[in-house]
Amino acid sequence: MGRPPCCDKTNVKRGLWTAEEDAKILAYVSRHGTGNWTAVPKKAGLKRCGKSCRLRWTNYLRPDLKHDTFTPQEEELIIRLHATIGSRWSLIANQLPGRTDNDVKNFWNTKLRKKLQEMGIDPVTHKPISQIIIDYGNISGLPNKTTRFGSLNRDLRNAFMSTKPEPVSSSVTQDHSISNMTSNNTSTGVDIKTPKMEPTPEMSFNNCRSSSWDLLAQIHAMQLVTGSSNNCNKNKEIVQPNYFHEGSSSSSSASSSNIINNQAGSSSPPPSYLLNPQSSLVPTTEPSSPLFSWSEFLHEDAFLPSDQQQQPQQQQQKQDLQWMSYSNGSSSIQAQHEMPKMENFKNVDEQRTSNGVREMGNGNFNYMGQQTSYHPVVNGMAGEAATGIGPSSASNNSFVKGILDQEIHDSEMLWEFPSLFDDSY
DNA sequence: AACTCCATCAACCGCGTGCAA
DNA sequence: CTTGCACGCGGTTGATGGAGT
Repeated sequence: MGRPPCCDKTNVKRGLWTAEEDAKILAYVSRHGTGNWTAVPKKAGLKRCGKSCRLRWTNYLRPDLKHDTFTPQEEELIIRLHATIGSRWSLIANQLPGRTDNDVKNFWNTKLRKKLQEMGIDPVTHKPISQIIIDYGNISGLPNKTTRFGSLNRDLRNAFMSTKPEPVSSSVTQDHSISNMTSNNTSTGVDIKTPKMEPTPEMSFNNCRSSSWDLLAQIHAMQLVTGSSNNCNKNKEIVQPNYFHEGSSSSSSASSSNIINNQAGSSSPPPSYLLNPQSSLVPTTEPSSPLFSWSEFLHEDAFLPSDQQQQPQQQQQKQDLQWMSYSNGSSSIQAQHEMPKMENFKNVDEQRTSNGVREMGNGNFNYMGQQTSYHPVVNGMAGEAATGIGPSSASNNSFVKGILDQEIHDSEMLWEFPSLFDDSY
């Protein structure tokens, strides 16, 4: 017995959204806000499934979304996070302001996965394919001493993360539990069931009282990846992670597992930071080279000579520098919240597309009580001519974003990481 | 110019979870 | 405690456009 359909499939429109439909959604949201999506189609005058409306808003129309290509920094972060928590796209997307889970997922599937494969790295385990082959050959043998958390495959990680640990009193203990448990599982070759980890609302980063161990484990893992920890409602500063850039003395080159070691042994107080969905990943200080060492994603390359492996002291130095470099992100927040300038919009009733001429933005918008017909001017050119063509074009969308930025920018939320170091946890 | 192949990404689908009744 | 609804998630599909032949 299957689940009943969420709406009457015969009477709903499917497929790509038109500008007119987008306008209706935007007009509705600007008036009523989000929520109760099942009622949106009727109230907004759309012949769409409510679910489809929500998706359109979430993945495309939301004003805080970025529609440009992924930066090398974002690319790095996605890879790191994927190596740590697997395909938890929404969690990964939460670390990438302006990106949706769909964006990240598509980017991974179309670009990053292939890129890793071409470099001989298994995109699931993030290990060298050559090593995986050897591991299969030694499946009944003793564990490789270098096998640690970052090198484990996703199933083992999932198995670990789904296992509620004994209460621990400190992050250090947790770190050890991570390393030990995962190593043991690997070494014994136990066939572990891997229950799917489903995120819950509790797992949202702005919930500081999450009781989900899955979330704790994953956030912890993500902290290790991003190289920081954080406290709730304490410092309102952004400490963006520094990324491992080749040849940069002020950047962190540690792999996930190396970071585990660093944190366990570090006496520095964990920095607090907030992650603002509108903030960019651009460091607040002089940016380091965007160069990205793929080889560093071979978390523990058993084939690397020991003198080429990261030394603990080097790692600690880099991490200290990293924290200094990203101590203040307040100016970044303000920049992101800059109000759109309405003079950048002008009336355009028609928009040329690759398929000819179609109407866009022709007065369907209700902005501040007025029917409006604006279209963005981008780089001195109107609409799609400057931004691309077709339904994924930023043209109509940027208009809408302009409107909505003004509507809701004051109520933008700051997202916070729950603290893993908070005693009251 | 016509056709095929392929990459991209928006949209869809089914399922899990939380919550209120 | 059960049920139904709403929402969010991750996997998958399919429309589209560009590149190649």
